[in-house]
Amino acid sequence: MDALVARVGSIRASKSAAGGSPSSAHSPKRMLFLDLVLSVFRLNGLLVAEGDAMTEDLGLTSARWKVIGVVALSTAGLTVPGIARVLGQSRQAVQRITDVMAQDGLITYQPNPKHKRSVLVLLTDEGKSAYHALREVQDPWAIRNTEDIPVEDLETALRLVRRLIQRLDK
Amino acid sequence: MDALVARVGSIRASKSAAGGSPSSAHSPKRMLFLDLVLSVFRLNGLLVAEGDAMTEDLGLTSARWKVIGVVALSTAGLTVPGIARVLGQSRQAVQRITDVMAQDGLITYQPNPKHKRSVLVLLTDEGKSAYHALREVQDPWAIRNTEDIPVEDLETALRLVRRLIQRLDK
DNA sequence: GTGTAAATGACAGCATGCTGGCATTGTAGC
DNA sequence: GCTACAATGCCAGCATGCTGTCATTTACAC
Repeated sequence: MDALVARVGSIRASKSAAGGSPSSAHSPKRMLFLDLVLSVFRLNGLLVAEGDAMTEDLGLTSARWKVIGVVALSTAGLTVPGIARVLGQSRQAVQRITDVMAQDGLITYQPNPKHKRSVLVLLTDEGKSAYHALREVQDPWAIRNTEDIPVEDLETALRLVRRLIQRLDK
Repeated sequence: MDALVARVGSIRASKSAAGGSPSSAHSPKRMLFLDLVLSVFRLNGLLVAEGDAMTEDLGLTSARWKVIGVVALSTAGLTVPGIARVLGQSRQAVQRITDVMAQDGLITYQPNPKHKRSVLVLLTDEGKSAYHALREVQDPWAIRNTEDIPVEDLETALRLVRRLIQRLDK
């Protein structure tokens, strides 16, 4: 973790630090994991910022980006709590996003044959074209960010992240 | 990404979906990356929740967890903007956390010889014992979550995450 | 059928993090 | 020394996400 602090440049106050803490008995796996945790926090923030920047011309935000992506992939429609379960967020958080997106004409609520109260969320034509426009920005972005990264590394990282998700999500 | 939707269990509405979308011309790396991005969002949320649960008995929160960890590792003290740079957050966000933590007696502001206005953040004795108590919860947690994960996988994932951070943080 | 538990909608309140704006202090070039 | 730019403190407003609560609907065991 000292590495994490030291890695960030231009921190005058920490010049004389970083040498002292006797970090003995630090199992490498433990340190790797804690470093990974902080890095995930960092990456998450950057990805949200990146998503906001990438979608602002489309009338979207990173929150809508997630929702529209999930809805676009479900041909039969999803309920709000269903979207929340996919995204691992509270249904209230998703509900607020979808309400605004419905006002903006990106999605519509349709009767759910399986459930009288819990309506289905579907993309409107405007929502679909927003999703297609999104894809045209998102896909090059994804390709650009992985061009010099081996597939194996991506697979290993994804497997690890999923493993942690599975473990923490119980 | 269909996999992401399908992977989440107990979603009745998506039963009849997930089969249709003709995801041709999807380069595997692109799909892997987008899946990784969504998984990082998911993992981030779980880690924050985990951090909150882990630290609530110590009078901490996940936000304070990050701050106290950074401050504890810098023997010379850090300025608020310095902490923000390490964490990759805005100085305002960190300032609000540190102000409350100072009120709670976990940290103190000390004069900065290098800068008249920008004070240094240091742990109080109470803050140090909170950090030690934190370590006693955090370390077993880290070990528990990595016991069946190869070191090489952790290293690969960390390297990849850092690589993405470096690329997005410019 | 009935009753209980789970799921959902709706509302309120709170925590975290961001941006923008403005005044003040430091830094560096001249 | 002066000036211009950067860094910092402080304030306000906003977006996102969480929990808690309550009423209603749905699902399921009996």
